[in-house]
This record gives sequence, structure tokens and C-alpha cells, in this order.
Amino acid sequence: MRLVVASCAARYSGRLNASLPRATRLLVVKADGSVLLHSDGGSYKPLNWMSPPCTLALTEVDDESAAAGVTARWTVQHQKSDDRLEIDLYEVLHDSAHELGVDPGLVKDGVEAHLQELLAAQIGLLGAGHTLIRREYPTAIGPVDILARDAAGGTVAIEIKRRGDIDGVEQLTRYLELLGRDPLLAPVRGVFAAQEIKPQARVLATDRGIACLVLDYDAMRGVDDVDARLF
Amino acid sequence: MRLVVASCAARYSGRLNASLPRATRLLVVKADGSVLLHSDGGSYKPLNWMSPPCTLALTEVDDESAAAGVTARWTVQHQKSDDRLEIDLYEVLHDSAHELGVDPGLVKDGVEAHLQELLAAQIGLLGAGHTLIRREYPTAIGPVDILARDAAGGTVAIEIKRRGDIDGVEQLTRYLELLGRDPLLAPVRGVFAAQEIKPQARVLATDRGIACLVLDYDAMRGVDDVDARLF
DNA sequence: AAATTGATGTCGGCC
DNA sequence: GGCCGACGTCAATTT
Repeated sequence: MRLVVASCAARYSGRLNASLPRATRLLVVKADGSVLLHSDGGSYKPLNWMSPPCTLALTEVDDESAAAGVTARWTVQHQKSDDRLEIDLYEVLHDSAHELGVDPGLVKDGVEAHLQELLAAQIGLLGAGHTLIRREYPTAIGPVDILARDAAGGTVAIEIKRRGDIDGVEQLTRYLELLGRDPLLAPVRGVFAAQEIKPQARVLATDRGIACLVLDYDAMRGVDDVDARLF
Repeated sequence: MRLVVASCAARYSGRLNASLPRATRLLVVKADGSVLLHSDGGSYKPLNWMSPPCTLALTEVDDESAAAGVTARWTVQHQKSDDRLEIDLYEVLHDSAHELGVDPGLVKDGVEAHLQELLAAQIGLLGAGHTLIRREYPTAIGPVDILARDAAGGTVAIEIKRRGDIDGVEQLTRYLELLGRDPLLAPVRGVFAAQEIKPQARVLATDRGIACLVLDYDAMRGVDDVDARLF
């Protein structure tokens, strides 16, 4: 990994065209050839970058640019598309290289899959008398997150999202239409469950007779921990 | 901006829990307090990070960790949520600080907005005899990209996407339902226009009687350039 | 390989 | 400040 701090300007062309006026920035060149161009603020997203696989070449600086103070020009070309990033370097304030080795990678816990596990284990959150039929119940257009049976013997299809917006309601609507045609399951009620439900999504769901259920992840995890301790 | 190359391990807790085993990585501390933790590969996304606004504090290293080789512990706490990133530093291979100043930012040259302009100017691509009513035609649930009239005097609502997937078809469907109730406009046909239309989206659109139109951005821009030259 | 879908998405525009 | 849609979305998983 090479780290360069320099005054620079850049131009990107590919899926869009963008340009970056001269300023002092951090340039990171990774072992796989990818390049990141970071300012001293914003978020984790670079101002400009090139993803691997790509190659970095030093191209010649024309006289006019040299006269304007450009000391080097990097051309970073993507190997599978015509995406290209050109960087003009002016003053270089820092330049160092480091051996990092391979990274073992990130271990994650607690995403949508986890919410599904927790709700399946605590299916009573839907109301007394509910029982789980199965998780990831298959249909022609993809699996329904959870299929359950209510106290009256009716079927309940549940779509789970971390953030519940309008797309999730549409998705559940499609499942309900399909499942409702199955005489073994019909009639099928819908429940839209999410850690957070957007107002628009709630309106649409309610309009379609779909119930909304806000999930409290910490509380659900807490119950799970208690269970874990009991057994 | 502070750059540190060090052997480190990290734990993130917040919207999810994640951990990162010990390895040599780049740590970037930006002026706004945000922290990025990069490996020497992958993409522009860090392995772990904390977005601003946040504060970095040096916390005490307990004896056990110190015995295991931890020389410093950073706790990066988000200021508006309970997101937290803890980083244990082992060997530090590089540590430097740099003044970067404020960045003037990126100048972009858009795509979807441009597609809309181009199609409005070349409305004949829908078929002979089409005329533009207006772009961004307002409705109660948001503006329709383009509203046009066909040769027979019927209304056509057009939704434009760069990549046409199922969401776009749903969006257009909602517009059509609403516009179709307006006696001054009804009946209203739908056209789903995109640079690329996903098979699922095409099936759904066709099933609902919505026409699909694949847009050739380069060709449309070419026509536009010719026009620009003629006038 | 193509398609689908979730993401600690992030980012910008508009209300 | 919140909501909503686009993104050079990226990246993992499944068909």
C-alpha cells in the first residue's frame, strides 16, 4: 500500500464524467492496483476512486501542464471497462509504502437474517396463539421470510426488513397475491415487520389490509439471551 | 488528517455487531473526527469505520490486553447514536499527520436527468405523432418524469430510469392508477424507459400492459449534438 | 456468468 | 430535520 499526500486535481470518465479541482488530498494505492482519493472530511466514500482490477500508469506531462506546476500525471485505467481516472499531482507532501499482507476480514452479526431468526423464535409477538409454519417459505417468485398460522387457523405471511419502506410492502403484496391463490393456505393475511417503518410504507400497507409490526431488536435479542441462559 | 499503519483489531457495535481480527491495516483519522480502517485490497469501502460526527478517545488498556501486546486502545463514539468503534493497536509501523484544508468538492455531470432531457427533446422515439405535454408532471404522489400525447390523442406517462428494475415499474403503476382517474387525461398508457431493463421488470411491465423502451444514451446524445450543431 | 437483494449503504434534493 | 430516490451504488448469494 502506497500513501501519498499531495496537492492534486483529477478527472473521472466512465459511467459519468466528473472532475475535481486542485486541492491537497490523500491518495491511497492498494496492492490490487485500486486507487482512493480522500479529502479530510466527508464520509468513508472517497471523492474519487478506481476499483480493481485496474492498472496505474505514469503518463507524460505536457508542457502547458508542467508550466502550471504539474509534476506527475497518473492514469488509472479499469481493465474490464473504459472507466478511467486521471490524476495530476502538484506538490507532494508525503509519500510512503507499506507491506500489509492479506486481511482475515470482517465478522458480522445482527442483520436482517438475525431479525428473522429472532422473530421465528418469538412468533408470539404477532399475537397469542400464533405458530410457525416455516422460515423462507418458497414461492414461484422467491421465498417468503416467515409463514405462520394464527389462533383461528388462518395463514400469515410475514415480510421482515431492517428499514421498512414502500418496496417491502410491494414485495409482500406480490407474495400475498400468489399465496392467496393456494386453496391449502387461503385466506392469507400479511404482516410487515421491521425495526423502523416509514410513514409512506405504513400508509400503503394499511390501505392494503397489511398489518405493521415494529420490531425492537435489543428487546428481542434480550429475550433470546435469557432463553440462552435458561438452557 | 492522521495516517497510521499498524497491526490492530477492532470491534464495532451499533446497527450491528462486527469484529475484525488482528492484522496490519491503514487507519485514517480525518479532521472531522471520522475514522476509516482499510486493508490493502477490496474496494473503496473500509473494513470498518465511524462516520462523523464522532469523537476519538484514548481509553485505558487493561492488563490482560497489555500482556497480549495491545499498546493503545481507541474508542470512537458517534455523537448522535450509540454506534461505537473500538480499535486495539499492537505494533505501529507508521504515524504521521497532515494539514489538508477544505476540499472544493466534486463536479458531476449527471445521467438520469440528462436522459430525461434527451427523451423530452426526442419524444418521437415513442412512435410517430407523439408530442410532449410536460416534464416532471406533478401528481399527488410525486412528479411523473414525462407526460406526452400520442397520435390518437391519448395520454402517455413515461418513467425513466438508468437501470430499469421492478421498483420503477411499481412506481409507474402507482402514477398510472392515479392519472387514470383524471377524466381530462384518461385513458393513460404507460411507457417504462431505461438504458437497461431487467428481465423481471420487463415481465412485470408487460403483464400490466406497460410498454418497455430501451434508451441508447450515446445515440440520443449524438442526435442532440447534431441538433446543437445545426442551430 | 447473470440476476437478485441487502447494506453500519452513502449522498443529494426537496419539503 | 426528515423523507425519498439515485448511485461510478458495492458485494454476497443464488440460479
